[in-house]
Amino acid sequence: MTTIKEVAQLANVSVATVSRVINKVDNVSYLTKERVEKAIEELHYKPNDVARTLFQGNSNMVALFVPDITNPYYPELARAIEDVMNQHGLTFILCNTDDSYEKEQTYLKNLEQKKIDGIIMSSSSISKQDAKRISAPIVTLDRKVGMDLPSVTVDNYKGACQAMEHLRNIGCRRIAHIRGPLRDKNAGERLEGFLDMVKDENWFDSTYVQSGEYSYETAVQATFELLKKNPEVDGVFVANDLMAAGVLKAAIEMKKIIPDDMAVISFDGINLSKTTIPTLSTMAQPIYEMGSTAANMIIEQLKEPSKKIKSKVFDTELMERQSTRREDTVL
Amino acid sequence: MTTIKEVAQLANVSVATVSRVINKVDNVSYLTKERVEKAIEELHYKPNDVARTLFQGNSNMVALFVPDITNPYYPELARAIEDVMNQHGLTFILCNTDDSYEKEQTYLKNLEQKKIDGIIMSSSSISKQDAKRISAPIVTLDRKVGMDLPSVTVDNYKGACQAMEHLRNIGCRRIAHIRGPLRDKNAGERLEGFLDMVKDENWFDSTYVQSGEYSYETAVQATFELLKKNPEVDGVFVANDLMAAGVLKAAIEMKKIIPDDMAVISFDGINLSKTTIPTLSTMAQPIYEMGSTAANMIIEQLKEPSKKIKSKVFDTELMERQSTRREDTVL
DNA sequence: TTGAAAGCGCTAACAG
DNA sequence: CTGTTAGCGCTTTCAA
Repeated sequence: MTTIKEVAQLANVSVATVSRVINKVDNVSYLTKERVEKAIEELHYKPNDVARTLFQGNSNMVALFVPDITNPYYPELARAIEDVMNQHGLTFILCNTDDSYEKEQTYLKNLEQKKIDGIIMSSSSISKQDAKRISAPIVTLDRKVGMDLPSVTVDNYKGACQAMEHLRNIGCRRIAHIRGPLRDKNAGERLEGFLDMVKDENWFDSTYVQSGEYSYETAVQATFELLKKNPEVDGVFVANDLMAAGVLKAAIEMKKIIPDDMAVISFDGINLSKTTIPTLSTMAQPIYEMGSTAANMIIEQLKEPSKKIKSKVFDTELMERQSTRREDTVL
Repeated sequence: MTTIKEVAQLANVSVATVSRVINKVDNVSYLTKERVEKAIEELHYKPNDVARTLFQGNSNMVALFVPDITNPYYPELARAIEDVMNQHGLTFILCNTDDSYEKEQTYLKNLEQKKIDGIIMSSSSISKQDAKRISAPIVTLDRKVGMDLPSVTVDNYKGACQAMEHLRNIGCRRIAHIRGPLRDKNAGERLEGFLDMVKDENWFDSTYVQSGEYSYETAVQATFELLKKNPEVDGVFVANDLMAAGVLKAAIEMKKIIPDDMAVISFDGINLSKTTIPTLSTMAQPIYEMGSTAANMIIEQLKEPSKKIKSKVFDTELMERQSTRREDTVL
C-alpha cells in the first residue's frame, strides 16, 4: 500500500498538504491541489484507515449482537442495520452471542479495544453497569433490559391481546398458548396478554399453556402435549412464527384441519409465516424498521453524544392469513 | 481508556517492559512482571488494538460477502464462519452485496483501508484482477468464479443427477425442473444435471423447464405456468429449497397431492426444508461445514501466506423426506 | 498557502 | 533483564 508520504514526495509537497487535500480542510491553492490529486491518482493511494482511527479515536465501526443469526428473526434486523450503516460509511460487525453473558463480555472487550463506535444488542443479560464501562453508545433491540438503556421494542402485551381478540372474533372458544422460553421477557409479556384474556374463563387451567423454546421442534412436542390433554382446543396463540410452523405440523399429524378445527396465530411476522401451508396469521413486527430505527439512534448519538435518545416501542400489526381465515364465521 | 504509558508509570517500568508482559515475549523478571500485572489490573488496562494494527499491518478482522443475509441459505454459512473466527480471536464483518459489483468494490476498498486480514465471498462478479489488487487472501464460497481463486463449493451437477435418479426410483416418469436465475452458475449446473437425465426422452421439451429467481414468489408463478402447460408432470426437481416451498404452495392450490400426484425434490438443505408440510426431500449441502472450511482456509493462509490453498468441492447428500416418500402421504 | 513537528498507542530493534 | 528510541500512517497545531 502506498502511503501519504509517497504521495507527498511525488507531488512535491509535505504530507500535511496531502492530508489537507484528502480531507478538504483548510485552503490549498488550486495548483498544488491538482498536483496532489494527480499523484493520488497515479499511485492509487488510499488513506490508511487504521492510522486515522488511531489518531481520531473512533473506528467507524458499529456492531450488532444477536443470540444467533440462524434464527430467522435476526437476518432481517441485521440487514436493516447494515443498510443504514453502509449509507453512513460505517462498517458492520456481527456477533453471535448464544445468549451467553460470557461471550457478550468477550465481544464487548474486543470491540472496545478496536475503538468500536457503537453497539446494538439483542441481549437479555447486558446491564447498565456493563454499558457504562464501554465508551461507545449502546442501544438494545428486540429485548429490553431495565429502563436504563435506550431500546427499540414492540408492545408484546398489546400484540398478544390483539391476537387473542382476533381468535375470539373468528369464533374460537377454547384458546391455548404455546409460550416462549421462561427467561425471555418478550415471551413473558406475550403470555401475560394471553392470560389476561382467558384467566377468568371457567374452562381455563394451566394445561392450556405449553412451553416451547422458540424452536420448531419444541413446538411440535408442546402441541402434541397440548392436544393430548385438551383435544377440544379450537385456537392457539403461539409466541413466535417458527414455533407456529411446528404447531401446524403437529396439528396435521393429529388430523386437525386448520383453521376449521383449530385456528393458529403467532407473533413476529418473519418471511416464513408467508410460506407455510396454510399461511400463518401473525402479529407482525416492523422488523426492518426496528433495525433501521436502532441504527439511526446510534448514528444520532454519534453526531450528538450529549443528546439523550429515547426508547421507541412499535406496535405489531395483525396479518390475517389462512391459519385463521374461516370462510363462514359465526360470532 | 488508559494507555500502556500509564501502566508503565504506575509500575515504574518502561513501556517496553509492559509490552513484553502483555505479549509474553522476551524474559521479564518475576518481580517486575508481578508489578506490571498489578498495575494493569488496577487501571483496567486493555491494549489499544488500533495501535497494534497500525504497527503490525493486520487488523485481525475477516469479512464475509453475501448477496443478502435475509436469504435463508446464508445465515448458517455466516454462523459457521463467525464461530471459526471467534475461536481464533478474529473479528467478523458482514457485507451484503445485493450481487452488485459496485457495492462489492466499495466494500473491498473500505476493508482494505481497514487492513482486513481476509475475505470470504459468495460472489459471481469478483475477478482475479480485483482479488489481486487486494493484499488480503480471498476465498470464494458457494459460488466459483473462474478457476483462479480458491473456492468452497458443492458438486451441483452430481447432486442434480442424484435428485433426478431419486425421482426416477420412486416412479416419476414426467419430470420437470424449476431452475434458478440465468446468471447463477450453480443454477446452470443443476439445470445441466436435469437436462442430461431427460433430454433424450421423447416427451421432453423446453416447457418442462421453468425459470424462477430462487425466490418463493417466482416459484409459485413458475409452477402454475408449468402445470398449466404440462398437467401430467409427476415429479419436479427444484433448484433450491425456498422455491420448492413455492412449488408446494402452487401444487396444493392446483389440487395436486404431494408426493402421490407429483413428487418434489430440491436443493440446499436449509432448515426450511424440514419445516414445510410436507417436509421437503432435498439434496443437502453441508452448509455449516462449507462455511467453516472456507474460514479455515483463510486462517491457513494467514498462518502461511506462501502456501497455496486448494479448492474444495463437497458432495450433496440426499435427504429423503415426505415430498418424495410415496408410502406415507400427508395432505 | 504551506511545512515542520508532535503525537495517537503500540512494538521491536538495539543497547546496556 | 530492562530502557531508549524509532517508527507504523495519519492529522493537526504552530510557525513561517
